[in-house]
Amino acid sequence: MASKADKRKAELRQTLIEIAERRIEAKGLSSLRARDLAGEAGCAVGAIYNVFADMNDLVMAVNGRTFRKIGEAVGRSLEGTEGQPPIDRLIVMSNAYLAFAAENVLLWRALFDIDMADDGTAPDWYMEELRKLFANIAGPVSELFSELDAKELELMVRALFSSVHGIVLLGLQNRISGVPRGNIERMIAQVLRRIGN
Amino acid sequence: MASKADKRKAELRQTLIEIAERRIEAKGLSSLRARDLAGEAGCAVGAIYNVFADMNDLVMAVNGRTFRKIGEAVGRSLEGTEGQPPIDRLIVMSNAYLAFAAENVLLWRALFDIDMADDGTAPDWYMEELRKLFANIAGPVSELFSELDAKELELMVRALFSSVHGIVLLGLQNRISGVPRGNIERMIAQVLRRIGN
DNA sequence: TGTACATCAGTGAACGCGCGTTCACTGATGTAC
DNA sequence: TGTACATCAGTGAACGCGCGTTCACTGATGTAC
Repeated sequence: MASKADKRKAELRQTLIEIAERRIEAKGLSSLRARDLAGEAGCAVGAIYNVFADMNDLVMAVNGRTFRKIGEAVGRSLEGTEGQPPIDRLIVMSNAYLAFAAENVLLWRALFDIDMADDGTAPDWYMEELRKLFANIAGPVSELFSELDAKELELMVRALFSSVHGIVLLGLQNRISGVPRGNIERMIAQVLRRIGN
Repeated sequence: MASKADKRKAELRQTLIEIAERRIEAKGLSSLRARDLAGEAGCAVGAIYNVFADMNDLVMAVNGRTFRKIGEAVGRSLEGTEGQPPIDRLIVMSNAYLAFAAENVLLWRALFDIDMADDGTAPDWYMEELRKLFANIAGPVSELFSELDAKELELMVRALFSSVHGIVLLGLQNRISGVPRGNIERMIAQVLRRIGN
């Protein structure tokens, strides 16, 4: 193994991901350019293709990272809430999700913009991260709705995630129903509290 | 007024909107091409620019139409439900929204794809149609939550719309949480029923 | 340790092409007198 | 009704340019002997 070369290669890969991440968050996915990226990384455009199959591949790497960060943020938000009622824990998680989305709007949007674009199945890491996220939610939800069977519980998990996602999505959108962040939190709480009785 | 010319112009405008609509629904917004459009309409590419400022303008016209259709479909779904409990009426409306989205996925997505694109304020018709849609929801919601004041009621209306939108959005997405349509309906009902007690 | 050779990261100019938009021109329709 | 003129919808070839991707080449790093 060419260890020195390999190391450089891995470093470049990492650098490119980080720069792309910063640029996406600053200007949005649609403004990401191979040339800009290479310029900032101090390498040639062609070098990108030594490390990634194409730009899409690079964006997927950024998205994977973002997804992981969301999972971590949501997981972290639950620390120290073990004793609390499940509904409160759901609200805490939702607010962590909102917080991440609000503080990284463009990065968060890139997550969905790319998936829209290529039609096919989601990559493995995507499904895996989603599974983890749902697993986090499943705990409190099953406590809350002990009367539901596994199948219905799964639907409920998805339904709740989708609802919160929808509130965050439209809440953070300036045009359709853009709303101050405090109001978004209140909407989430309103809905979840009612659902959890 | 050059009545004959004006009529032709108006006709072309209408034709183009209809063809664009069909093409968007068939292939998605991102596959819409000025040349294809002109080809199918039997006019020159340049003619498009006689009738619309640019392609974006044309797509906005299609979106306006779509938005109106959604409003109509939702409104129509309420016919004959006057006596029913408010929660049932909310579910009926939500299912009408789901039905439209499911039967016109790409058209429905175009609604949001374009808005993402241009950053600025939404056009007037957009806000107006949204207002109408919310007004439809506001009726049952205020019956259901008579204890809330106007401000909180408005938030609740938005929250409920956003939740249903989120469930439909992720439900219709093949990758993230694509789910058979019956399940989407069940998720909506599950959530709304719980909220409405 | 030294020499010859192989590999492959890295280069960046050039390719290619998709596609919205323009613009000089034509001809039909309408108006003035 | 007829003639001259103006308007403007309609034409489509050509422009322009943005931008991802390629590819022939270079040179550093590593391996074989």
